[in-house]
Amino acid sequence: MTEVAPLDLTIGALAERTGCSVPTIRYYEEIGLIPAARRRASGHRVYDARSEELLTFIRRCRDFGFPVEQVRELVALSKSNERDCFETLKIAQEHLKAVRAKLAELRGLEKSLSRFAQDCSEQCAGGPAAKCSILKDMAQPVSKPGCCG
Amino acid sequence: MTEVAPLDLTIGALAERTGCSVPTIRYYEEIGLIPAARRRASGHRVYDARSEELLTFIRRCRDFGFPVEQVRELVALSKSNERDCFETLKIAQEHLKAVRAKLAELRGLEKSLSRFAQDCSEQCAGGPAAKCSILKDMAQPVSKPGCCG
DNA sequence: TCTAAAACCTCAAGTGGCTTGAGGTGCAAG
DNA sequence: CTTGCACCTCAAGCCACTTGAGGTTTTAGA
Repeated sequence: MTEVAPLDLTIGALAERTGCSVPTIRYYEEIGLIPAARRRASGHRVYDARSEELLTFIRRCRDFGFPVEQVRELVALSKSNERDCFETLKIAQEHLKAVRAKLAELRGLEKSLSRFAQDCSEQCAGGPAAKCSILKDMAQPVSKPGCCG
Repeated sequence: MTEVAPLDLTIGALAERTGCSVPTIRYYEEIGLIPAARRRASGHRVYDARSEELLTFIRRCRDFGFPVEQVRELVALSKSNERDCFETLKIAQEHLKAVRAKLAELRGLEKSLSRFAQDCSEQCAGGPAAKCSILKDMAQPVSKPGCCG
């Protein structure tokens, strides 16, 4: 039902429309994330509306932080009539789990680092670097996320 | 005043004591983050208590997420009599800023992804993958951190 | 004393997801 | 016709290591 106009895009135009850089598009072709583009006689790549749709989808997935291999899976799922949505959900949940793990880690770091900066400002600001409280604070092992953060 | 026992450590023993892997220690030597180790006649590296102290410090800095170039600076500062603690603070604050930026980004992702998973479970669980709400949700551009998260 | 396993050595390549650079060709406007 | 931009390929660089190949040394046990 979607009317596909006979649109011809250069790689530069495609890049502009999708927010991917030109080398990134070539890279995606190289790793087989997008199909090899049709070429002009000169060798220049030509794209169409379909390419734009696919690449925009890929771009969004990457923006949401999905690693390329998961994007590959999501692209395959979006084209499949056979496979079901539990697979999509599984990929999303896997990624969500990774994001949450990273979040927990960063929250711990944020807490430690802001305390370090505080300590230094209050106790030793301007003194000799070798005696800075930050260096002493860091001599303690990093506390595991979840224990107190 | 700290008594330095004439301790001889192999690279393996040093790795165990500091939590760095053996190749990582060699890598740090290669990039000049730690000084080149003394060698036995056989070519095997030998370390002492000083090496352990330095490498432990480096390990901690890495655990706190400082990039290697900043660790290099922190090591230099910890050995300097001339430089002052504002420099240490500046490095810590720079890193803290980066951590907070990443945190903001991840919080946004967490919010979006958990909503996507929710939507799918409620609306389309088990249906054809190509019609999964997650794929539709992702067709929307990612919202910038800070706007609503 | 011998031997077999473990630990060490160097050098090279691989990881992820691109970016950057060199060196060359095609194309559209003035 | 020329200027300047966009395109092409191939290779290397980024970060912070990890992994692997292929070889030497050390160490523990029989």
